[in-house]
Amino acid sequence: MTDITADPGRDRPRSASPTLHDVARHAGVSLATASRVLNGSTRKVAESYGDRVRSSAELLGYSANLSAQATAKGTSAIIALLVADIADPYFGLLASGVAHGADEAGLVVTIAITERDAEREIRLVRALRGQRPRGLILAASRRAETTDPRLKHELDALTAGGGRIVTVGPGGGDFPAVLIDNRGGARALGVALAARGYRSAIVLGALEGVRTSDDRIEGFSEGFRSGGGDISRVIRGGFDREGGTSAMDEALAGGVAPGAVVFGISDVIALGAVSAIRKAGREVGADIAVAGFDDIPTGKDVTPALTTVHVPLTQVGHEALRAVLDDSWVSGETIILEVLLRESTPQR
Amino acid sequence: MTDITADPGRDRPRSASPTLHDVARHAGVSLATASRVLNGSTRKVAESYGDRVRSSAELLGYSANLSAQATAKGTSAIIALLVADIADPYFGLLASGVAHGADEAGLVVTIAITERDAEREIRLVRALRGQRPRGLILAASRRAETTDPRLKHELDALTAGGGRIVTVGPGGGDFPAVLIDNRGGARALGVALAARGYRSAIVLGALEGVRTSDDRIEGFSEGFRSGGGDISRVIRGGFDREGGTSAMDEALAGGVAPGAVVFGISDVIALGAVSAIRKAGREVGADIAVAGFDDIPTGKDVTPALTTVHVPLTQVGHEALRAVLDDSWVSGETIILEVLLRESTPQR
DNA sequence: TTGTAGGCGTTATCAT
DNA sequence: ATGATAACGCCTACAA
Repeated sequence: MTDITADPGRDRPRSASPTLHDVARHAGVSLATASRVLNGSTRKVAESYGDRVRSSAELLGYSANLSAQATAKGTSAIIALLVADIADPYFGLLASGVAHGADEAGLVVTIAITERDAEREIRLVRALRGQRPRGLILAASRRAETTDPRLKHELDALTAGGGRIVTVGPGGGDFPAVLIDNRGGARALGVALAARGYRSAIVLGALEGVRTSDDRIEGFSEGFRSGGGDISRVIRGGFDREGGTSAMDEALAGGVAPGAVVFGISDVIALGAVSAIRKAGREVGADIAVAGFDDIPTGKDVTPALTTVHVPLTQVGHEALRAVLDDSWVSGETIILEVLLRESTPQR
Repeated sequence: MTDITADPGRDRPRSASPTLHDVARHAGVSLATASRVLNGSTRKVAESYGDRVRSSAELLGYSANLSAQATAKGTSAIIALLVADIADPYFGLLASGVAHGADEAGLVVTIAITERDAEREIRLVRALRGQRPRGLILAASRRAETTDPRLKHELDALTAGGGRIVTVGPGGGDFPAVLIDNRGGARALGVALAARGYRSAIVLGALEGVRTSDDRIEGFSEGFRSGGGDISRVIRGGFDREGGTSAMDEALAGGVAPGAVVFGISDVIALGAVSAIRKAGREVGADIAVAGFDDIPTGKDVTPALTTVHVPLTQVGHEALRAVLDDSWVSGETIILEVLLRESTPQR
């Protein structure tokens, strides 16, 4: 008969990660002391002990168990990020800014993708909530104030649990927001295009109710009209490239006069439109001008280069992170956008 | 004097999230029972109790505390993803696949960005390790077998802690990998370009030692030479757009004969090259042909459309996720790539 | 300054 | 099938 107590192994099952306990024992100090030097902060501990503990930790390859820390402290070092589609450059750039900021702050970011599906979004927030994140950055294109009560419920639960929520984009919701001046930027674009001599425009937008889209459409219309232009059509579709091509197909089917300008409310949509225009045998630029919004890198690579409105996405992400960490943060400066006139909208 | 025990509030500090305890009490069952119906699985519990518990949970807005679950179970529901740069479409697409798969599996994805900085990478793995993730997907461009021992140490610690590691890309490391046939794809591209009549090529790659880059360079060289072509120069630089432009500038300074083809080992690099070529007043296509690798969406939008090798990144990400979850997974089918000949490399 | 001990929200073992 | 109860790894009054 083997001695059941002796059999399983040495002291500890040396397969799992070393615990704080292991480190303390190895350093010959108490758990509390080890905790203080390794994780806790303000407390003071003698130099000699500190060094002992640190080297033991190093030697053992100790890494604090964040989950345990979180359950003990009641709060985690996690920032949750909710985006519509991480493969979309808009969100990629944004996520990049968030991730950088998080890294600087010693936080970890958890990411989830809504695919612009409301049900999915609710499910995801619920799941994210399980992490008791320190904060949640909501960057998925919000649909107006029509916020689903169930989503609202999950969101409230998250804040009730001590997490801060920050939205990025249009703002106007129930949470602090990093404001992007979509309306102003679009207005400036409208004015600039009118000044370039355009008089007729077709707008390609997302579904009605998507704030970002609505704001850009309205702003553009104001600006373009104030410059003497006329919006001949507003076609709504998906927020992706495919949405742009089909909307443009529809526009072309209805007839597009030479010299008109097409405003896609995002560069991705505009690029889809460019593709549709080409496929229809028309020329982008002098024949049918195209402008977008966001200033994703691709816009500079296409020919003719895409006129757009620059949105400092990485910076926005970074600011969103700071905002979510700062309890006193309510609203920063609205992010001002800059019009970038390029060859896709030549002077007429 | 206020009664200190009565003062702070009702039963519980009704500000934090309701706990399993709250739910159990509300439903009038034991903690264990509540746990079984809500989270645990196999165990059976009477229908009546089950319903009671579920509705209590619903009513209270209960959401399992993942951290607590993790400390109790010793394993988390987290998948960590390490990429070089989330704003790069390559990684964006990959992350998208991972995120989708994770969602299906009820897992949460934590993301970190190395920026191709070795020090940073070590730090990040250490941080990620704190989460005791169920798995880690390593997609940051690995630098050959020159793996830093400290990184190796962190990685080993992570597996020792029960996490599985899967790399995506070249493979050949110490961990299971989702293999991408960079070499074969590049070889096929070389052959195809030679068949299109090209005889002289300039290769724009990343720094020596970056496996993905090296494999693509070697594969391309083999293929192109086998078709009768000649590699006139190999210029190495950064893995981003800027790396492509400066490498191309260098190539142009040395002189590039009309009819040559430039192979950028990634689309992003190739796009940078295109930009440099244009700026130098040369024409892309008939004059200087350009080919890339990856097949990022932008490649279809530029003019002339970019010849490239399609890498099913989203699928790769999805497979990486499955691989990291499946302990018995060692290596799947190598991902086969497909050459996409477009207008940037016209027939000569 | 250091250690002791109780608690964080869950899970899982073991009786019942 | 259900319910106490001891972990899980860590933090933090409180005591020494």
